[in-house]
Amino acid sequence: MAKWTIKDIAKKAGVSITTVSRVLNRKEEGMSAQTREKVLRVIEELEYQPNRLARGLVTKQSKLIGLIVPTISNPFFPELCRGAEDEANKYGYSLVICNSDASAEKEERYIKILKEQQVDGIILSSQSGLSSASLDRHSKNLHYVLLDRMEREKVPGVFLENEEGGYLAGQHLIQLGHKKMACITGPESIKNSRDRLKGFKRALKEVGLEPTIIREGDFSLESGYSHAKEILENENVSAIFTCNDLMACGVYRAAHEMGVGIPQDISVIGFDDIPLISALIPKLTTIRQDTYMMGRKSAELLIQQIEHGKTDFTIFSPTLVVRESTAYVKTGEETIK
Amino acid sequence: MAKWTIKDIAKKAGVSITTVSRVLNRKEEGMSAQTREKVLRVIEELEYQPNRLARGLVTKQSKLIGLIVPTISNPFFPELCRGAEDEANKYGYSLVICNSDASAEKEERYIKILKEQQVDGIILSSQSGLSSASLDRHSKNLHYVLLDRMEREKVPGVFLENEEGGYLAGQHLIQLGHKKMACITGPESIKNSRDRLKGFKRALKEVGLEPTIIREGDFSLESGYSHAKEILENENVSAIFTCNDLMACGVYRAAHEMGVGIPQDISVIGFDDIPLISALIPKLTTIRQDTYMMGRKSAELLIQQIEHGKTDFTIFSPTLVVRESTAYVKTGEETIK
DNA sequence: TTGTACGCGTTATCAG
DNA sequence: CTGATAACGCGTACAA
Repeated sequence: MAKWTIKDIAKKAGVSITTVSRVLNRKEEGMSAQTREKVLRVIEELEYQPNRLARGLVTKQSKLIGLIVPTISNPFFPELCRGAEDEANKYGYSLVICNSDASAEKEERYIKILKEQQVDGIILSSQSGLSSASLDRHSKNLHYVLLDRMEREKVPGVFLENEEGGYLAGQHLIQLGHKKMACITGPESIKNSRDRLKGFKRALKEVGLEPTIIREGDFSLESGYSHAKEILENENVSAIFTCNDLMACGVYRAAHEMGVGIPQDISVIGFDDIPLISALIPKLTTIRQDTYMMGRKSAELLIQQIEHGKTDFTIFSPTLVVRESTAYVKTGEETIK
Repeated sequence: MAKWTIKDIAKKAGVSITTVSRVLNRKEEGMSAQTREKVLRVIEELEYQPNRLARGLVTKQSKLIGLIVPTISNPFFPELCRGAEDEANKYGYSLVICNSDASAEKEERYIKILKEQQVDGIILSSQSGLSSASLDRHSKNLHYVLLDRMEREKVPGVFLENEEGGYLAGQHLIQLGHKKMACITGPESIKNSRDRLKGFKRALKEVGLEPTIIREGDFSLESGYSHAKEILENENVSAIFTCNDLMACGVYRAAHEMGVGIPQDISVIGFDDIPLISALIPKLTTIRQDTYMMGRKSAELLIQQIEHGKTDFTIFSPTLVVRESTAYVKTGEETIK
């Protein structure tokens, strides 16, 4: 029951600690099967577990990976975590998850703590370019990958073709005949949301439409709600593209309160395809990213980097998932009036 | 930029490592301010960070806390994580978050890994009584608290008065005049859901009503959906109590598909008050638990236990939050017929 | 095939 | 007030 050390095992098995260590680490190498068995039995019996701190001290590997996310409350990120965790576990790593509350300062603090904790690498889903830059400063002795948030080009990490996603959204609405559309973006400071908007605009421009109403949100449900309310009151649009699903939820709420029907009166299209939107009525049409797989991939890339020094990046493509919240634009009274 | 050790600092500052260590650990104790300054300057200059593995090896403290949750995908748990993390950070601990997928086997595996990782303690939100029992076996050398899931009495941890919650739900529906109600529970194996049902039944019994339709769900949106569908098709009830919000979402979907209006045709009441239900239309009436605070409290209790050996437990009380999904039962045609 | 002895970076004990 | 030095638990050359 107490905590046994390798010494205890050695003594009890009547061998040296070296031998025990060998049994522990090297799979099948030179040693009599007999000795091996003996040691194994003692280990089993005492429920011995090696101390990773001590092991890490000599091997320089903590088998810990840090994962920093901006807002664990957005269901997008738990999926990312799940993926990263599953993959990390496969390779014997554990995940230290940190929630930065989208604060650059907190990010910096976490990076520092994680380094102290001797993590073998960090997966950073950064809100601010700031701390990814600071990661960079330390990159000589720290492996890291960026996840989902890329502020600069050519950095190791996992990203999404955000512009393509925006483009898909625009294209879809256009095909449904919409002419006057609004977009509720994420923070201007985040490249992801800039790109989504850019793609959206490009789709419109291709058919000679000017991008219309644009409002800057902050990826929160509340910001989607308030912007939608304002838009529905003051502007004459037949569709709204929100740069994430959470804001689309806000649009739903606003529309409901104002008696505006989705999709009869207004089409709504989101971005992310977070699990919970299956609860929305009508079902939300959205731009899907494979969040879980992106999480996995980020861990895979990081571990590749840790174990084989390969720095690489992967770009995922979003897909359009058509459900019930978008429809052909109304002809007749509304538009003619 | 390289990784400096305490030795490097000592050499560069022209003192012994002992002195450096003193500066690092003991706040203001005996040493000339001059020496102190000198060391501090070098530390600053080299951006030296102590190695927690080495430190942990001698102090027997990793400053790591393990947190095991069953399903990070249920928005209930990220909130719990946030709370636990914030509190842990306050005391200089980091959180290793593990997602057990509600599998007892995975829980066991994680406990083992966490112990190897030398965590100072574990917060377990267990799905199965199994692994909490196994934690118990190791409790001599492992601090732990249970969170949200209590299978036995008198264990350190943070819990909710689940029965009271169920009672509140029942009482609320009764006050609205409902007579025939259904309950979609969580897994029978989980005490939480048994208690919620028990409380619900008690409320009904108090006014001479028999508990009516009961279906065993599994806390997932899908199970809420399918049970609701079946209930709405075959049973004549005016209200449904689901033992968590996720399942209530499923009920919403089922109701919508079948053209059943909430709350005009059927009242729905959930449990948890997860953040995202503000996206539901109409707003969900539910039994609220202060998830974030429960997370915080669990970390606080664990740290108390680690640092002062106090084992304790805290019980939170749920509250009824009336919103829009419950209404007075229809009189007239329906009930008279 | 097995064991001895050293080092990993840090704290703690005990002299000076 | 400061500095050797012995742990902590483990992996690994090197020796036997």
